[in-house]
Amino acid sequence: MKYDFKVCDKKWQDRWEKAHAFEAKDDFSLPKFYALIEFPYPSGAGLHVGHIKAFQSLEVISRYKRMRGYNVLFPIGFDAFGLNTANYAIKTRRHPRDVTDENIAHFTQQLKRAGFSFDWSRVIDTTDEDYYKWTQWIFLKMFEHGLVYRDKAMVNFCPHCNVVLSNEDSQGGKCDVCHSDVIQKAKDVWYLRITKYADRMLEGLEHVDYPQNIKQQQINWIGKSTGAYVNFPIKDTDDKLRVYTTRPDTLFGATFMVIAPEHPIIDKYSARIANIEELNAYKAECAKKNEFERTQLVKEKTGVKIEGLTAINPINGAEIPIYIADYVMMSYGTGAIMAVPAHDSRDYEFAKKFGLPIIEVIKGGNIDEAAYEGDGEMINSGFLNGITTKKEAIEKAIKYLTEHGIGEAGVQYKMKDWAFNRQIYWGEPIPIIYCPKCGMVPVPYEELPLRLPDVKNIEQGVGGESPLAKIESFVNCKCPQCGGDAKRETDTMPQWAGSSWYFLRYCDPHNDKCLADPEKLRYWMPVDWYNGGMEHVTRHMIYSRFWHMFLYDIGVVPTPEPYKKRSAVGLVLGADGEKMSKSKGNVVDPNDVIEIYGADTLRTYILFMGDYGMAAPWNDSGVKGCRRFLDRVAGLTDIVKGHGVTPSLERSFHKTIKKVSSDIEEMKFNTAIAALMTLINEIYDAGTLTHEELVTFIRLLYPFAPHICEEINEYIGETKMLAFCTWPEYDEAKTIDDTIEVAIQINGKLRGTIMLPRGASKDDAIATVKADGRIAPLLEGKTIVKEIYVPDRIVNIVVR
RNA sequence: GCGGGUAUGGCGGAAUUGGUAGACGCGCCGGUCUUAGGAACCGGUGGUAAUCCGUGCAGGUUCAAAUCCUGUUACCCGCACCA
Repeated sequence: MKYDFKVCDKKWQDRWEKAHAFEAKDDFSLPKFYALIEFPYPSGAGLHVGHIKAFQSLEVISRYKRMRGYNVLFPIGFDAFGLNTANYAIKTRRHPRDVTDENIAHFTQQLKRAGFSFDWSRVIDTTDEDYYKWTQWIFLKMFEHGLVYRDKAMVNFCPHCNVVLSNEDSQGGKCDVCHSDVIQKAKDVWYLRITKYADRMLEGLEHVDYPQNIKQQQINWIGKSTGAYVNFPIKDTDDKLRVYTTRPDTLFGATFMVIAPEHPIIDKYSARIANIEELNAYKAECAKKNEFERTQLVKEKTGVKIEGLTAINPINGAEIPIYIADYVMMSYGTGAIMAVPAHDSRDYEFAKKFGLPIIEVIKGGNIDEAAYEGDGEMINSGFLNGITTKKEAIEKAIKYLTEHGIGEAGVQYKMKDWAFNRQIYWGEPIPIIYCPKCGMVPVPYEELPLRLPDVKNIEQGVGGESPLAKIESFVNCKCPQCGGDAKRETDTMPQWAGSSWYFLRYCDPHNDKCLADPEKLRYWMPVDWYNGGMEHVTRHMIYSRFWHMFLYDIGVVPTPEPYKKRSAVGLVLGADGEKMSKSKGNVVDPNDVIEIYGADTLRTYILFMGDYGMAAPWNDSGVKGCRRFLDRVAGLTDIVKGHGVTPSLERSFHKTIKKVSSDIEEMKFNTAIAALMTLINEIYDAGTLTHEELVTFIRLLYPFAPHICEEINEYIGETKMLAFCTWPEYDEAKTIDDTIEVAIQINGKLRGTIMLPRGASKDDAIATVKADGRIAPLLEGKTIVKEIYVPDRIVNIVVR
């Protein structure tokens, strides 16, 4: 058979669609499998080969699971709100709706062309008002349950995009969208109380099947630490300086305190601080730097002593000085620390520079040279003296603090509450109304969706004002409670909102009564297998787990965790081994590959490149190799003859079915394809195969290269589409050979191989080896010290 | 600095989890067919003339190590003055 992909690809894509081959059935009696890929952001650049790789894993598994009798939900959608589209729309003077529709159409065309078996009847678009109605609904539910609050805060602000960013969106001090430097700005911020769920998110990790490195990243991101809060009285005032420390056991070694430059205590006591001007100058200097610069730059410690305020170490009454320094952040802990220079390297560095006393309280290091952060016997520490373990010392110290009202045990998280508002047009409007009489009033549920006003001009406001603020017809409204004049919130939700629950909507995408029917959620949830990129492990995954836990708490979803299993895709690098990027000119467009080689070649190659979870560089010759393989598959139709079993191939077929099945389930696609290549080489060596064997072969290859397999299936006279066929079975007994090649070693060095019957006894095996013409001479005149026999593997004779 | 990962032919990568290193593919070499081939097909291909040497490097455990242990180097990813 000649393989003409140009005809074949389209033909089968149309037939599958006509037959509704990949639509998930809401038949709750069937075993279900919910395969989820991260829905793409429909950018103007179109799909790239990295997307294909990310989707292709569960694509293969979905096709495989369907053949194994599962009711598979493998949906697709578009995460379309966001700054990128908004900025592009502003630049091109178009409406983001039009831009989005156009991009989605382009993505859809590309995805269909690659032959993905998505359930297209369930497509969702986060910018669709029937979808974001429910995003707003969830927000209001959170508001109702006290998980939403508003606060003035210093926020990460991108002066280029004119928008507030979350910590997650401004990593490394750069705007996630335009990569400009992020600055700090005081603003009203809507927060989601994600920290309330920190412990449960940590605990939940114990019950899900994520790779260890993903769990670790989430654990680090949440960043839970345990320790104590300690209150240090400020001399001659009623005030106390509250600190957080993980090492309350070292309290006797605290010789000074450091507070963040923004700490409110400075303004409060400015009148009695002698060097207030110097302090203000230092503060101003710090304010110029963003948090990134303050934390990133490797530099000497700086700081200024506060003249006029003295703290008292509550454990021993010692008077100690207070400094301001930028190595203490207002955003972590209490914005103040007790400095124990003997046992903390940062405090040590600071103490050395400012000539402050260093008191050793744990034996084991040399405090003349460096801070000692290890374990050891407590000294110079009153009631703690003599204790040798950190654990015991900390427990005793906390007990003392609590009993004497000096402090108490406490925990801290690196994770912050989620700054949830943005000042862009292209996002879900936050459904809150400000009434001069009633205060903040939620938009009534029955008025959802709160639609984006349809306007021509969506230019960003200046200084961080939302574009919606200029639209009076939107802003001005009536208070739902008192009916008086009121104004709407004009900020919108961040990009991550819509993706925090989209997997729920797939279960019931057209429901207009609730976000999804509870019975359908009970059947489909949780997601059985979620695949995506490492870059979403700490943002999207944390956010969506948080929302899902909340929805579980209010009885909307049936399980606390949304994803049962998670896997990660490795990057597709450019041919030069570098990350693909427009500027490097090493980007591969899937359409170009499909144009030349067809969808099946692209699909097969992208999984054959290497270990699925690892980055691998693109190689055009490698693509050709896969095309060659598919041509050889098509060629099988020319040598197919008769029915039944070809004796010389029988075992190879059973072995290959076993190998391909297990490899697919373990995402070892490269070796699954290699096994099929090995089998086809054997078939061509045999020169023939039967009709049934060819059917088996194309069913095994079908999940990877479905178009050509369907075509062959039809060509050889089969009437049922492979999409509806079952997966081949194998006979375990026939995956094992009767005679096995066993290695012969003398003193651990390979000296030959020998064919032995499977499971041969040790005596037989050794005897056969000793009688072997190549081995016997090597044993001549030697003393045999030891004979090792691993059945079906190896014979090793140790001689002297 | 902390956490995670990786290192195997000219290249991408295999290796039943301690048991014949280099499966499969690319590339390369040789051949067949061809006016021609950067097409297709067939054969070969870790190094070395060879006893031998070979999985980043140096040790160790073992009859046996890519795989386990100790130390070390390089690169990649994430977090980062987190108190």
